[in-house]
Amino acid sequence: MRIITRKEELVLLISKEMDYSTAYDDDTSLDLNSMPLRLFDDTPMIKKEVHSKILIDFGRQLSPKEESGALLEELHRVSAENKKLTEMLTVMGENYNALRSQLLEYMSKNPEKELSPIPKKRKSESSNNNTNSNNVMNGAVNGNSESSSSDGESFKKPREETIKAKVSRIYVRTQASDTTSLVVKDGYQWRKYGQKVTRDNPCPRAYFKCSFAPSCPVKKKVQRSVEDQSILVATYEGEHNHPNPSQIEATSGSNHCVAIGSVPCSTGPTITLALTKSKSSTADAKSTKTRTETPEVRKFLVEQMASSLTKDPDFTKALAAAISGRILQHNTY
DNA sequence: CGTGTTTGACCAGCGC
DNA sequence: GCGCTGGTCAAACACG
Repeated sequence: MRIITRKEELVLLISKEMDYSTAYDDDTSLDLNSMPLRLFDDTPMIKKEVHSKILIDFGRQLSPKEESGALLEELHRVSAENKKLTEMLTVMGENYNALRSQLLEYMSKNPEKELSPIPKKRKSESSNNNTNSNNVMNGAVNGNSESSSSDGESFKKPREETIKAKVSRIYVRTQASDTTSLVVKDGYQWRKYGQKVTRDNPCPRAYFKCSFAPSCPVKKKVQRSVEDQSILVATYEGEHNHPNPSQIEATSGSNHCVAIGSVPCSTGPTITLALTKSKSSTADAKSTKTRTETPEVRKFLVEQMASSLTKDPDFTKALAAAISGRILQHNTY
């Protein structure tokens, strides 16, 4: 039995990490579109830990035996964690599938019912309600769900705008205690221009216009659900003629379309974040001006980019070539 | 003082 | 035509 060299250990560790990445992506087939709550805190930490371990170990001189022992231990630990996480993700995936099938079953049984009943008196609205029934609760934004189903709208000039205006509805769960705020933080800037108590719902409905661009025609209505007042129902009308303000800052260079609960995001998958979480739900309307780009969002974006890189075969090859080059170079000394 | 929110008044569509 | 309802306007107000 020969002693594994320091560099070989490093290659093993890195390849193990690659395995981890692919296991993370392949074994679970989790759809980002439908899994709004990413685990920000769990998985990246382990990667970080491994990286830091490598860096720290490089910093000091160890005897070969000591080194290989420590690295083997590390290797075992990482593979154990890898296994554990894979199992967790499998379980989560199963739970998710179960929930989704339950939801679909419910929707098929109650095609007429909605979480938040829409007044059926108005012709233009009532005829379109059913197309919204596949919207998902709890902030799982169906960003451009209605884009194909010429969802009508009860604007003043019915027919022309009925075809043009895109309407999408999202459901956002807020803190149960916070039943007064009608703020849905989606990264855009909104100006409230009216509030009205409607007939079917004792909770007032708030009317917002997009104030980021003066010419932006998008309007938003926010009202609490009758059945569950911790759920905000936000209805978006129209399309933004400008990018998401938070998206400009957050995703320059990324080809992932990270729309934080925004309405139309036609170029790719919509990744949805929990819009109101913990204390943030108490933020007033002014807080929508200060971008919803939290450290978690930044971290998530970095993870996405890192994941894209590790999945890129060219990048992997280049990395392998660089490492083997370094090893060969080192061995010639 | 500028900006955003609140709130009562007004308007238009719809059903009877 | 009338009343009800949802949507919008704009003056008043609050806040930094």
